[in-house]
Amino acid sequence: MFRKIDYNSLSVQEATVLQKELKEEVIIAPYKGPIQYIAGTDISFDPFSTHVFAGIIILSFPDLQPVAYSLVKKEVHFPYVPGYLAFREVPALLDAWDQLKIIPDVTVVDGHGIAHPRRMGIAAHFGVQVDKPALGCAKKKLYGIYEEPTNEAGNYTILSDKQGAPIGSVLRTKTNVKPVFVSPGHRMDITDSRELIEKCITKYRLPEPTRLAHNIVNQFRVGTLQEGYSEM
DNA sequence: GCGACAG
DNA sequence: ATCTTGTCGC
Repeated sequence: MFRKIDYNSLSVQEATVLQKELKEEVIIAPYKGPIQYIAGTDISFDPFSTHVFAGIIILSFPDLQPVAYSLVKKEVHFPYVPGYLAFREVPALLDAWDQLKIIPDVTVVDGHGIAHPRRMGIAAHFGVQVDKPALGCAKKKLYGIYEEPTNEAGNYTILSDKQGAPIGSVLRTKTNVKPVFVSPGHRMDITDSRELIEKCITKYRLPEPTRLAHNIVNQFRVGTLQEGYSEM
């Protein structure tokens, strides 16, 4: 196993070294076993504030009904640098994870998994830290080459790295709506991650875990929901 | 040098 | 990411 990371006062250079070390812990292989609970994570913050609001919501699967959530407010100093999102958001997500009484079988993280310059996007980083299956679902591309999938819901193309190796999928979740970028983070593969996201789409562009996580985190930020763990 | 650049 | 009205298109 790797050592526990001290996320305080890390430089971008040191973060790069950590990503290369953590990369060795990532497991990309077919997912095994049933799924009873699927989680969604999200972060909300004020661009001019120094803290972030993190949340994890747990949904039953495959019916996608919310059953519990965990909310945490945390001070953050690491700056937002494309490619290093995990160092800003994972610390707070790990605190939220520690409050959970129900451990999800899979977690959908807002951002990319291995579709990253060093194959260590936030979903891979988070997945390795909790050592549970995780995948990333992002609204924009960070890294990779792809062709636009056709306009019909359900169509997708493969996102590849500069050498042509597949690193994720560009999935059209709704007809005539911008696609989302899906990639495995840990303990699952490219096909698993795409198929799982497809099963989490109802009437919106974003999968329910991500959409609902975004909702509770925003309610937390404006004061409608309180910090801590709660079942629904 | 120029363009790209998760949240 | 967040702050916001109207507007275009299916």
